[in-house]
Amino acid sequence: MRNRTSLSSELLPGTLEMLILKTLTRGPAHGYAIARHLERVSSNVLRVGESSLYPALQRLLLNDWVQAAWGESELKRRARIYRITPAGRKRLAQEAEGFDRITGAIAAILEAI
Amino acid sequence: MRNRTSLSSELLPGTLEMLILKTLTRGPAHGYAIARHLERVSSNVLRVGESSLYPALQRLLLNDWVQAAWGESELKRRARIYRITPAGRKRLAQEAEGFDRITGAIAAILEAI
DNA sequence: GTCGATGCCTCGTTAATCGATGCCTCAGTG
DNA sequence: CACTGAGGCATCGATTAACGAGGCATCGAC
Repeated sequence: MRNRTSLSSELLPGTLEMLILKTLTRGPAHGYAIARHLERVSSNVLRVGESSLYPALQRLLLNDWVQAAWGESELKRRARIYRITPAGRKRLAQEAEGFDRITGAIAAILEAI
Repeated sequence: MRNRTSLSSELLPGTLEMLILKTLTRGPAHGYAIARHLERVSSNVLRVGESSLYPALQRLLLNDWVQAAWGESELKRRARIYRITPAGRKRLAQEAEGFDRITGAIAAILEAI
């Protein structure tokens, strides 16, 4: 039998991290840019506040799913540049699979007539 | 502009309530049956523990999205039968729409190449 | 008689989000 | 010059749902 998944311990707590990791597969970026990118590509459906973003980045750092280095932004400002690690890519794949599985199950229930 | 939605304040906190409401559109049911139904129709992908279920049902009661009455289960056991209210149906529609919108946005980001 | 299923519920912990706040720099504007 | 808004970083505290672990009762089967 597949893993049973408690509703939220998998659905939300990790969604933001997953989106950050996905963004970083496009190349290194700093926090502010990650947040604005996610908002832009979602047509402003998603909101990514700094108080959610930076704690999430720190969790990613702790797990070695991203690495950080101080550098400069496109506008020559001081910025912390994040880069996804190979472990981060594995994690992203796992989370994306889990997300699809759970939201698929929920969507199927919602669409049932 | 559409409502901007913070990632999790909408995605998870309410998902279980939404699934309960959806289950009750099939007809009145008691808590234990709701939980088992959700697990069964999701092929055990979802897990619905009692310690998540009953608090969720109480929140639904407080908002008058469901009504409850003591009765009997199919096995003639004492059981609390829940019934969805018109307000509950409205709420379900709203939550389902929000769920689709957010998961759609996330899925689009994940599928981007 | 004991075990598993059916049924209800609560307590305490955990963990992520999020609003508010703070600090710094720079460009533009009045 | 002073001010404001955008670009950048970060933390603190409150909130809030979920969840594991319990507790209690009945019933049928072994």
